Amino acid sequence: MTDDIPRHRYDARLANEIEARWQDRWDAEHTFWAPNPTGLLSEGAERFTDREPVFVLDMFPYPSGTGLHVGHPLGYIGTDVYARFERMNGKNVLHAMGYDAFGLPAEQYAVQTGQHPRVTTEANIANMRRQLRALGLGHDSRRGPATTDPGYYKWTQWIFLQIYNAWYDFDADRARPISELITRLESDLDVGWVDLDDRARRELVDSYRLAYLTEAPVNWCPALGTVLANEEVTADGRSERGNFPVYRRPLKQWMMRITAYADRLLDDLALLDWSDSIKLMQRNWIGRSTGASVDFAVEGADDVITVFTTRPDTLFGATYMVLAPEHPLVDAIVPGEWPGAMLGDAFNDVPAAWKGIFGAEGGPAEAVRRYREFAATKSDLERQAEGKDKTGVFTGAFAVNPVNDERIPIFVADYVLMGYGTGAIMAVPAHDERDFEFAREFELAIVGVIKPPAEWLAERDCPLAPASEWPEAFVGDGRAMNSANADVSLDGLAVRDAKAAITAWLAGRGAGDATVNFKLRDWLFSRQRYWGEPFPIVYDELDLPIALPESLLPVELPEIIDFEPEIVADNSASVPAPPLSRAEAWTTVELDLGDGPKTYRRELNTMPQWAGSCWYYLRYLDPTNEEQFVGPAAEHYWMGEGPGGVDLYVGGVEHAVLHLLYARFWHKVLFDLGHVSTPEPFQRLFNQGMIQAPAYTDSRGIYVEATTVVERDGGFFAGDEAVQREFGKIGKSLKNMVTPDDIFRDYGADSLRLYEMSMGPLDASRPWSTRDIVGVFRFLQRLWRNVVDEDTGALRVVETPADEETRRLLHRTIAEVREDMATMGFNTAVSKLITLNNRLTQVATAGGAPRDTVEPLVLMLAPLAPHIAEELWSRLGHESSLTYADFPVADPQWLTVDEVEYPVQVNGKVRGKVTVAAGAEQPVVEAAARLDVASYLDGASVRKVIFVPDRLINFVVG
RNA sequence: GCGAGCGUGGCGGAACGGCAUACGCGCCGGGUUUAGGUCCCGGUCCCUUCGGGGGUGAGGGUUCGACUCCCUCCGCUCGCACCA
Repeated sequence: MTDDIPRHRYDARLANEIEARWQDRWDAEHTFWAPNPTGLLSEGAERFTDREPVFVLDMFPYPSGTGLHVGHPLGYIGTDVYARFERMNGKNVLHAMGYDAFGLPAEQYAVQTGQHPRVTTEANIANMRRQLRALGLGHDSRRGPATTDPGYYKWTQWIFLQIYNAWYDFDADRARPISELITRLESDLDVGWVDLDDRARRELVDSYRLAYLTEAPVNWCPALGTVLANEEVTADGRSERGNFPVYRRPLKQWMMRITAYADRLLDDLALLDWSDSIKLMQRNWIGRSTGASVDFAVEGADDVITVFTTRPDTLFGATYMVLAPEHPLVDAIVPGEWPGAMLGDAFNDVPAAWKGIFGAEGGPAEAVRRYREFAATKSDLERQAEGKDKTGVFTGAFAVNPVNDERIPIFVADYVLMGYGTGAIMAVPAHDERDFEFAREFELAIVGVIKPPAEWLAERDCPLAPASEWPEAFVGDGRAMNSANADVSLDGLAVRDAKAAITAWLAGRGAGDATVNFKLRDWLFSRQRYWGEPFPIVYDELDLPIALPESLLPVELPEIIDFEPEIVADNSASVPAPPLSRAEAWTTVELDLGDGPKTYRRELNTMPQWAGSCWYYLRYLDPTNEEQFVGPAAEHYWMGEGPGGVDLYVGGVEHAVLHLLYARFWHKVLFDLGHVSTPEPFQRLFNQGMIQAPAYTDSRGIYVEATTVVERDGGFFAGDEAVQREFGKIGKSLKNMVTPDDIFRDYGADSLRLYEMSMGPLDASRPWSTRDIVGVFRFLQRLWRNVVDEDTGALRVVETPADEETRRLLHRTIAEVREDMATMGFNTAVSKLITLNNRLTQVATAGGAPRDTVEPLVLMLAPLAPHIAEELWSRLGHESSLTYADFPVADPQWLTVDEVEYPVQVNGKVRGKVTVAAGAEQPVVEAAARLDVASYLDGASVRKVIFVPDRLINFVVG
């Protein structure tokens, strides 16, 4: 039966043969090697001197054991099409692919199988390289490092040391080498450097570093013997794997001082060609808000509680204060007993509800202790699940409101977070929803200090009511009221002016100041894992960190046999034992760091997976450099003068915040220290959509293998059973895996590429439909048939020029496809190429299609479907690859038309059409148009004629 | 709750404020073929008295003219979430 199929038809078999042949040839000819101007990777640079460098980058993949599914390569194909297009525009294009290969899945797989993660990781990388190569992606194969290569992570460690050996000079607003700080401290008399001992000096310097050690709360799961990421903790505060309890507990951790860069990370977004939504997500994450800090004295104590508020104008309405449960001052201010009758005022009798939800009778210390314990066991998710049910406990202490000297009770409540602001608030229940709810719960005073508009009160049916009778807090703008003391009055001022007035007053009294606060926290940088970069840090007998010299890099991961985290006692007092502690010969090291041989203890934590992905794009530029993380010539050539270096960065929106923020931060540190030439790493960011595939569930809600489901009678069935369809992430868990290998087998790589590019705009998520691939497959078949005789394999082209209409279509197509390629509108580019090919099918004679149309069509197709394009180009008589052939340029002469068909509208509705010479003047067009729609104009007066040259004419009749 | 984005045929999707549904899938009809498949040609938003009328989530507005701009609402998706 297959005898019927012509021998030279473009089918999957022929596609696969062509694709394998061209992939081999590209490899052999180093087609995608992009030369550096100098150095080891400069082969062929002399031919590229006139070519402008373009750096196209994908977010590099994690080499997973299951390999690629058809959703993965969407962005990779998009960048490849763009990169190939730019090569055909005469650019020197750097496009490469590395692997983000450290990380938890490899380690967990190692635990299960007993194989070393390096072994499985390398096997996974080999498989993914095979799949990516089979897609025809034009990567420079010399430039694909894995973050796990010691030759790579040597420089990750080196960058860590750069950050460690730097401090942030807020006056100069940039990072500087730590040596400059030491010079400054030595001469700073206030510091008293000469009187400090070695430990004090080092601790002082360490407190300025951009990488520093501190006690930070982490998700500690003793039963699993490891710290978990927030994503690995379930809503009820247990581990996702195993369902064991997870405790928040402070551990000594490495931190990165990203907060020093908060303003620059925010402001420099303006320099970047990124989508507004991603910029907004970064802005929200950084969370800059302006306001004031206000100091409240604690009654009968020396302590001062500083709060941050964005509404200092409401200070006269502050009727109580709240500290976060973890606030360090809590213990200091709690009195021995509940305030008693000797106070002789409204707080004579502390209400029972204030003493805590556990009915504590042991005095305030006990009530607070119990409440803090209760709060500590709640996960963040639990806290938010409980929503607006406010809980808290009175500390027994009072503060003094600096504007009116009123004593206000201090509470501890978990609706105030230690991680934001100062971990303490002044509560203004009249003008803050949360404070309002808490005040209602605990029957605290509610004093209005901003006058709501009359409508606001009327809508709530409480005209002229005092704030204590409002049904909710008034958070809008209004004039200040009830806000005056002997010294200052805000009454009648608008919010803005009131803020300025009270802030100035506070500053004058030394009780506060204008402040900017950020949501952004410093970056927790250590992990209790095996499969990550070791820190280039040791500890001496003072237990203080010491950076290893560059000559000792890389600090290689020691080999261990057992990766299983140590299971320790399941209680909150247990301490994690990092897997590296098991490499006993490695945990200590004898070194001579300049003061004779000594034994040092190694840092046993490893870096997070983000570390390797923070700078991989820089290593692509100079991957074989053993002297530097990147040579300045290569760096400057590819990254240019800025503001951002990478010309196009494509990846998923899931990295909108963390990766893109961390990488920007590292880049800025490197910029400040003079190691890179642009202030930003990624000039243009493009987020590709996600491909979703149909998944099917049976009546029990269990997923059934998607390949077994058939559609019939308007429903979906697995065997006889009806199943429900939904669309979701492709993968094993939804049993809807579709791999590139499946598609290669049935259609070839070019059809897969073309299909993924044609299914919709690159930035939109879209459903996968294997059935639809046949559309682009048929297009390639028709193109092939237009050029190659299916029976004999002979070339079928005629040298006579195409007819005028075809030629006009060709040049219009060239102009539009060029535009589409530049803006990554690949879906419409494909449709236009199909249209042109359909025209070619019509005009082809027995001898074939005209060469003057076929050749530009093949060239335009080349970025999208490079294998078939190369093959046709070769059969058309060209010896070299079309990789650097010029992308066609439209001839303006053929973009003009002789005649234009005008739609003729009457009152905006199309009533007729007239064809007139292009560029005709209005009177000519109007005369023809009037005749055409005469029946509509009869008896009506034309009030106005809208004439858009060469587009349309519209009669407005009345 | 706050913020952002998106709603167009049976499906994926086109459309500088100017002829809505390009291109593809599917479907219908025809041709080639012993037949099926492949391939080729034609058709395919709805209503219609065949003149035309209606139509881009719903309603309103701006405009000679609105899928496109503005307002209200509905629905879906994403991000953040007690952020003081």
